[in-house]
Amino acid sequence: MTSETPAPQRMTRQRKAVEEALSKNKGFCSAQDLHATLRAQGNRVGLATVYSQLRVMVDAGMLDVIRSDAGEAMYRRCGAGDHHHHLRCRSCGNVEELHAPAVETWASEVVSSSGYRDVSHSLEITGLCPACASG
Amino acid sequence: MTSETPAPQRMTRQRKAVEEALSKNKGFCSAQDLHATLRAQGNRVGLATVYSQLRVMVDAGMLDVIRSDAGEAMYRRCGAGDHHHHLRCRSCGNVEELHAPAVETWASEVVSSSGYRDVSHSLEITGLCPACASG
DNA sequence: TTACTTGCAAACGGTTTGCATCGAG
DNA sequence: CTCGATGCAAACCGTTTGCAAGTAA
Repeated sequence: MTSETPAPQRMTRQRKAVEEALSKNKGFCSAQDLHATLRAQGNRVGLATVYSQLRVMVDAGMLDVIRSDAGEAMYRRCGAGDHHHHLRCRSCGNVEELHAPAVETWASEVVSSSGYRDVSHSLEITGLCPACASG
Repeated sequence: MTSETPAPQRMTRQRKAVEEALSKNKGFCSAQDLHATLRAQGNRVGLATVYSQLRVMVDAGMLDVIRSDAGEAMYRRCGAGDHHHHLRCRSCGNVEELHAPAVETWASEVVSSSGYRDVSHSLEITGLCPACASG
């Protein structure tokens, strides 16, 4: 049932290019940005391929994904599969990672007492960062 | 330049309908959901009008907005008195309300130590309810 | 009456998909 | 050779916009 088939993932030129571009970029970038960057570097890669690879990498837990206010998905190379949340400034868009053991604990308690299974949660925190709040 | 013209905002039937629908719904709902709800209630309102009103209300600070994983904008009446979260079955759509004092406490601690201000958070938990999980 | 609001439909922009071709294993 | 990967273009879907008709003030 829960086939652990980790997906073959052939190492193509394009796949490597996407991984490298993400490794070099510390922040979040959109699929379109990534595509433009690769093209600018002379790497001939299709947009659909970029999306495809991003999906694979997200499924594999290699990437963090957030949504920009404009509705674009923003990707960033993620430190292992450690689950965390984000504190985002609604003014400047700056994102900080948060670790929330209390939340995780609470969530799993709720889940077990409710009888729900295969549960996932998402916690979004937005506010004004110190810089924007004082401005 | 920074004209503070707060926009006249005529009180039309449609505007009132949107406000009321949002007031009755404690959680987040998408523009499309809102539109469908209004239509179902017999309220003849255009989708573009719903979007228009939502934008006005967001600009006025009356609404909280977050992006769902699917990329849809989700709106919620801001400063909702009874803040709570939802546990939703991704199969049958059943929703249970959750109260999370631990989460609220944790969130406010994080917020105060981070220096962020005017912070709001949303926690969504999804899974399979007992009925759907056993089915 | 004035000019803001409505609402249809078409335009938009990000993302996904269909399918013929390419190429890693 | 085989079957997954690629990539163009078209389909999708949520959202925005153009503009003529409606209506609050």
